[in-house]
Amino acid sequence: MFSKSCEYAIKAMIYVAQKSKNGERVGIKEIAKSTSAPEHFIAKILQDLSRKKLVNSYKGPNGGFFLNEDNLKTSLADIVKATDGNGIYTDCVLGLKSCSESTPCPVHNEFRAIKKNLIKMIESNTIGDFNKKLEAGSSFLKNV
Amino acid sequence: MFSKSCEYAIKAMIYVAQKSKNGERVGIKEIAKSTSAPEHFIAKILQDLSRKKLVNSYKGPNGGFFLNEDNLKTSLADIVKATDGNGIYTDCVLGLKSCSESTPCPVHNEFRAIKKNLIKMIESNTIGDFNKKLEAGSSFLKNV
DNA sequence: TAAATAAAAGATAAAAAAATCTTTTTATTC
DNA sequence: GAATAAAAAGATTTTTTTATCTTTTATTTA
Repeated sequence: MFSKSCEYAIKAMIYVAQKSKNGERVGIKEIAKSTSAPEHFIAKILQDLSRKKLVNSYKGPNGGFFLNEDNLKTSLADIVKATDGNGIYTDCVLGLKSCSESTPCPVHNEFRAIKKNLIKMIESNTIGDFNKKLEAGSSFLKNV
Repeated sequence: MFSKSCEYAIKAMIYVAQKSKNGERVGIKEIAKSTSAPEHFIAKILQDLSRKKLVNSYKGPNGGFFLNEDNLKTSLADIVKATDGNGIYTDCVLGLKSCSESTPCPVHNEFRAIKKNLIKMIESNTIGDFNKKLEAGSSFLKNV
């Protein structure tokens, strides 16, 4: 459904959210370990998200990544767009250039509702929401 | 959403369906051109679908690919499984090994309905259905 | 049965995605 | 201000996906 980069980005954002209580920051090594992501790969992803202002970071000792109040309002859609681009909004499922509402590809109508619901869902769920669920113990980020 | 291979496979199946009237067959060159797919690449994909009995083919002059009555009942899900594997059924959206109904990942619950609807849709729509819509002129396979 | 046709199969190459390694910059603390 | 810590940046490698090229095998027709 999403690229590896996107999966890692979502997991990292959620993990950083968890560790961003009372001004704390979390280093890339810990993020990598806790999300089962290759260190340098997840570093690149976070640097990119940082440039795009979805996460914050400080360099140097006691530095690290953290989310501020605003970052917690980041939706899944924001992360998907930042990592995988806008394809989910713009691209035909079969990759046809001229597919549209007026000249739909054979599967267009069947996918309309699916895509609409998917987009609605990723737009309406934020990192803050997921963070709360983790804190409440109703979901888990563990990988094995 | 799907791999390029899968997109090509779906387009090719639909195109071959169109050309499978009264015992006719269609060659790989024509399929490639009509689906804007690289000839050898789509050839490989069709060979694979042929091995898996989703399409039929004859070699030699006047040979080519065609769909029989049974092939027309192939669902989108069959094609997705043949080309991209079972990931859509089995894999966690975040790629977490231990994600399940009892230990859901943070996004699991939000994606449950989306995935369920997607699976239901690809299982209930067949190549024959899409073929009929094309014939009725209510959808288009053209890629400009 | 020879020539032609067409798919099948195998090998190779190119491009993209994912992962890793190295160096640089910045900041902190002693 | 030297040593250290940590992210940023750049370069490289590996893997996977996508695409191409070449050879083989099967079939038909003349």
